[in-house]
Order: sequence, then C-alpha cells, then structure tokens
Amino acid sequence: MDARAPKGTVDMLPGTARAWEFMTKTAQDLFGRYGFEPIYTPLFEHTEVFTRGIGEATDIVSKEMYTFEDRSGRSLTLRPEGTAGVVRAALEHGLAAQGSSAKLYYAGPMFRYERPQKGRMRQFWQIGAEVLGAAEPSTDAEIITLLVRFFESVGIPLDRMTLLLNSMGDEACRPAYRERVRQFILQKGAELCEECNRRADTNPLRAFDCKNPECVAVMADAPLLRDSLCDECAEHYESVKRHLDLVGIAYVEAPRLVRGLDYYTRTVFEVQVTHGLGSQNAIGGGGRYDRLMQEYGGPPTPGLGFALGFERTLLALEAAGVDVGAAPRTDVYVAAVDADVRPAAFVTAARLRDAGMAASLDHQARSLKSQFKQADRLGARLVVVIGPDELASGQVTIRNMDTKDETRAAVDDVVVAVRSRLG
RNA sequence: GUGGGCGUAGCUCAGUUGGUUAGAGCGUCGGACUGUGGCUCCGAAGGUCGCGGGUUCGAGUCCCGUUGCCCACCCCA
Repeated sequence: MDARAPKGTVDMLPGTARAWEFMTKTAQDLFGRYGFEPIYTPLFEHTEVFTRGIGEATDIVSKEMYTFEDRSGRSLTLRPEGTAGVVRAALEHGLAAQGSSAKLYYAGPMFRYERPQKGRMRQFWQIGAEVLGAAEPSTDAEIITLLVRFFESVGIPLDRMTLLLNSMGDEACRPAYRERVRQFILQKGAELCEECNRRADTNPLRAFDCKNPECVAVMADAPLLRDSLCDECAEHYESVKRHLDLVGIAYVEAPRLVRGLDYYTRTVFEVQVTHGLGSQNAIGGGGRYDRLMQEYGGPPTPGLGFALGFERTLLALEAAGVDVGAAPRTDVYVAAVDADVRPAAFVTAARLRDAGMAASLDHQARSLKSQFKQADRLGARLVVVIGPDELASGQVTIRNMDTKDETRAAVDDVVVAVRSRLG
C-alpha cells in the first residue's frame, strides 16, 4: 500500500505537534480569561448546514466541500469551517435562547478540497471563538481584541501584523449597495475579467476580492459600502472603532475587505501578516453574522466570531524566528550495568516517575556507554547507575551530568536522593 | 481546474559528455585495555535511484506516460 498521507494532509510529527499543543494551551488560557467555554461539534454535518450558512455561491460551497453520502443516503459534509456547526449546535440546544448569550471556542481540523500550497491544506486546523446573542458593538471590539491578543501571546510581533476592519452593512443597506455594485460591474464589464462578470449576478461584492490587476484598478472606482451604510450600521461601525481605540488595538480600515462567506453582516475583520505565508496573508479573520441563526430556522439571534489558522500562525511564527515548544527534557536517566540489574533499574525508573520526575531508561540491553550517550542526548541532568557493586551494597551511584560528580545513595532512598539533587 | 519546478540512503544533498560494486555530510548502531556522556578517531548497517514503458551493447543520467511533493493562479485560515 501507499504509506503516504493523502494529498493536502500532513502528519504532525512531534515538533509540529508540540507547537499545536502550545497554541491550544495558549488559547485555552487566554480565551478562558475572556469568558469563553469550549465546545466540540461534529467534524461532519448535514450538508445543508454549510450550503445554507456559508452560501451556495461561495467558493467553499461551490467547489471545495468534501461531501458524501453515508450508508443511509444522507448527504453529509466534512466541515469546511467552524462557525456553521457551532451555530447549529447552539440552535439545537438553545444555548443562546430567549435573550441569553453564549461565548464558545473550539479547536480542530477543517476540510476543504483545494490545491495545496504554502499555508493551504485540505485538512487544516483552526481555533475559533463565537459569541451568540450579543448585538452590542463592544462585543465586536472584545472579540477582535481577543484575536489580536492571541497572536501576541503566541509570539507574533505586533509590527508584523495588520488588523483590517470593515463593515458589510446589514439587510437594510446591503441589498441596495449590492445592486449598485452589480450595476457598476455590468457597466465596466469589458474592463473586468470573466470571473468578475460572472460575479455580477451571483455575488457582486466578491469582485473586490479579485487579484487581477485590471480588476483591482477598475474596482478602485466602484462605490464603497462605507458611503451607503444605513444609520444603524454606520453607528455600529463607529462604535466598534471607538472601543478598539479605548483598548489601544490598532486597525486599518479596509473598505474593500470582503470575506468569502455570505453570512457576514456589519463588522468584518482580518489579521494579516507580511512574512512567511507565501502567497497567503491572512492568519485569522471573522465577523458578525446576525442573520445566521435565522437562516437555520432559529429565533433572531445576533452572533459574531473569528477563526484563526494553526498552520499559518506557525508559519508566521517561524518567519518571526519564534521557537515554539521545546522538547521535553528527561530529569534523570537510569542506567543498568548488566542484565542482572535491569529489573532493579526498571523498578527505580518506575519509582522516580511515580514520584513525579521525568525518568528514562534503556530497554535494549545496550552498553553502559551507549546508555550514557542516550542520557546525554535526552538532556538528563542526573544518571542513576545501578550495577552489581551497587546492588551488593544496597546502593546506587548518582552522577551529575554537568559537574560529573558522583555520589552514592541507598536504593531505598533513591527517590529522595534524586529529588534533592535535581534541586 | 490551470501553470511552473522537483522526485537518489531516516534527513539534507552530490552524482561529470549515458559505461562496470550509486557517494558525502548529518543521524543511527558498534568500537577506541577492564562498569560512564558531550569533542575526536575507526567501523557497520541502511538505497525497488517515485512508478511504468521506450531508446541503447549499456540509463540515476536521454525520450514518453503516470503519480506524488513543492510553488503559483483562483480563493481563503
């Protein structure tokens, strides 16, 4: 068989896995301080959860989903993002029912059928946070702050990230604006690429996302939503900015920032970095989705959240020269001189571990010399040597690997002796 | 879906105009007078040269196909 992982997936070997754990722990601690609680939702959902939530016309739904039928003929889809499932779960369990609110975070893999490249995988990991049942602009500022603080906490220098901010309007002002953009595109049709022309009817705002230089140039003259926000949206947006100012979170207004999921309303944001991501630039992003719960048939429930990518965050950290997650270091290595004393070494290591120390030993009857090499490689500060001599006198030898001092201790006292020597 | 680059030991790579037993560094294992590490020295193990065809007396080296990886487009985390 082919031992290689499927295209677009990777094994997270210990070095990467440690970074994953570091990021997860950082999030658990930080998000907890902001009042968020963990939630785990299924890795797959009924396909409709995503098609209705994310939007039929989006790239994700139209060409990137892992959709399959189970043995009963249900259409299921591996989650391409985390928000839809969390909102669905909140609806199912009434987590934000009747005016209550919920603050939830999750971490885990997402799946999108794409051509892999730097910072882009078919299975990729995200941490996300969602607030359901909160409409106030201070909530937007709070969750944006959390996102920025997370990146700071793991070690991305502030001067390497940019927070982009925009408002997408709501059902009161977006439809009219959308129509204006559509008209604009139709008018400029000849100057825009084929894809953008197609977008005119399906999702005109996405034309702002086109990287084609000519399209970018043309779209630069397109009407901006900022100039046609309804009063409520404009007010909300201003308030979000004021709250960010209050806590000193720097942002750059990006009136053309349009994110790839249809459920966003009002606030959208994205954190970009300049180094390490190849042709990608966003390490995290999110926004408000005040109509998503209704889309699922639930009561009107405002919501907002963000997601950040593990892989991209790690790339940004590496580019910034941040060393994440050192390998665990062995405190003490237990060396056996010959086969007769190996049971004693085995027991000694077990006792040291039971007492809370990190102990290692050889199981392959290697020479004493190679056991020392191993001890050195593992970074052991002490080596407990057990041999015929020691056993005869009921003692063990304890060598300090840094100073090379060797002392003896009674076998029965080895735990205490090692602990005191470890300081 | 489209385009470009690349696939040689566990890892990073060399392999001359096609020519005999495919190399190096690192890593691993063993050894350098009797039970002791980091440096040094010696030695060993380890390779279907991605896979399949073809050209040739002969191919890791050339041609075709295929597959995988990487990077980019698209879009996003």
